[in-house]
Amino acid sequence: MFTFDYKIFTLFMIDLLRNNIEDYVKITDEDFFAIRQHFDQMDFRKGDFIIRAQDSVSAIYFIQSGLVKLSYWGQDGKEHIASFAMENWWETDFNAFYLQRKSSCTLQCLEATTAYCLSLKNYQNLCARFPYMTGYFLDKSIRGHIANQNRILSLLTLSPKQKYEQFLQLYPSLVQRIPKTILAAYLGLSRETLSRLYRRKK
Amino acid sequence: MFTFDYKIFTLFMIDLLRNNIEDYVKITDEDFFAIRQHFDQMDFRKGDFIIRAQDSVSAIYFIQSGLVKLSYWGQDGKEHIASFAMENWWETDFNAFYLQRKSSCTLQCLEATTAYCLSLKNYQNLCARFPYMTGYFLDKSIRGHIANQNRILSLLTLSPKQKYEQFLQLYPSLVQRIPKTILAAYLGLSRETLSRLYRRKK
DNA sequence: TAAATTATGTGATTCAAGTCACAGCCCGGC
DNA sequence: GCCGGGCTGTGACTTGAATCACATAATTTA
Repeated sequence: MFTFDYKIFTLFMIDLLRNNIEDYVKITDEDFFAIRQHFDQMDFRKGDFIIRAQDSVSAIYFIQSGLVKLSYWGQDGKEHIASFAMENWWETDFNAFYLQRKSSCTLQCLEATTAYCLSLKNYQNLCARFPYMTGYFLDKSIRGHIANQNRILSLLTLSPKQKYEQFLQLYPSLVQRIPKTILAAYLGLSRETLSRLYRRKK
Repeated sequence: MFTFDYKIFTLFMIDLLRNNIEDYVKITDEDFFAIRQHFDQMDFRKGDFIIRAQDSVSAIYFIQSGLVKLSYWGQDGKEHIASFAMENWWETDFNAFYLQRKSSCTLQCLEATTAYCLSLKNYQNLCARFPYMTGYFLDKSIRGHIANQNRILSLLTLSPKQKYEQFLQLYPSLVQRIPKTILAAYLGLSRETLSRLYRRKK
């Protein structure tokens, strides 16, 4: 009887989150049901803010659908992009979330977005109740660390053209979804330089 | 009798590693003794390579004393610094270690260095036998992630002068220990520009 | 100790990317 | 449909950092 409930449940939730966890470790229906209850679903429209500067950040977000940008405004008053997150990615301002500080960033939707929201308390409960979830988050964290490392090396070593081409190669599907102005702010280029890149050689 | 052994042991090992773990979770002498046996101590002279490009990387290193640099050579043939690690820091080429690939980086000692070496197998054993160690590594990983995020934002938003000043502020003790040429390669500046920074205003 | 090597400071020059300015375009709302 | 705002392309100009070139200082090593 409960089994039936799970079936209904999983039918409705063709759930990226479960897939994402199961890429790391296989789990039972019962476990996933319990895990899922630690999350709140939230829906945002294009342009909505998930986190505003100066907010305290009490959750991590698993993006079920849509696309968000994590951005930071320098003293120069310009927007810079720390990262993007699309379906199947985790995102938050970890600095604010994990160290319990006010956010210095903004998390905003580039598209209508559905996110599963995991509060700090629920995150801790989850890891306590399902120890393998700690391992899961560690895996995600290390992969994020590796991605950041690569990004740093790209910023240090690549020419504007190479940066753009590497982004194209790494995230081909994102290039169409992100305004060039924003992409430029991610790559560390001016909008104009990025635009001119299409014609130039080097 | 065994208790006595632990005492001797901990007497010899005024051990940064234990302190580092205990910043996250308190552990017993017995546990630390067992944990410690997963590590091999290695000593390096200044200039020695811990990892060379093209190596496969089978361990993470906890720096007990000394200073190392993780660097990458761009196609331009120039050295770029991914990160430094000094006493009390963990370091490796995580890309190569965690994803089991050939290293594209080099890990080299800027000073004579003593490191505790944790092989992938021992790392897995350690987490399996002491589940709280997974939490410990997760904590380290998230903090590393946050540091990388900040570094990315610095590279994107700061002027050369500001980059240097921020480094001074974050790691005052490191500035004296690192050759300016290497520091420039970390900050993403030319050696000359860094040198000139001391006089210029902006 | 002296020689060799590596680190550092500084001037002159170059050039790639930023900035400013403007025009056309696309998209969404009324 | 029309209007307004954000997005994008492109030219002209400016500039700050890289590059090149050299001299001096500091370290290593033989």
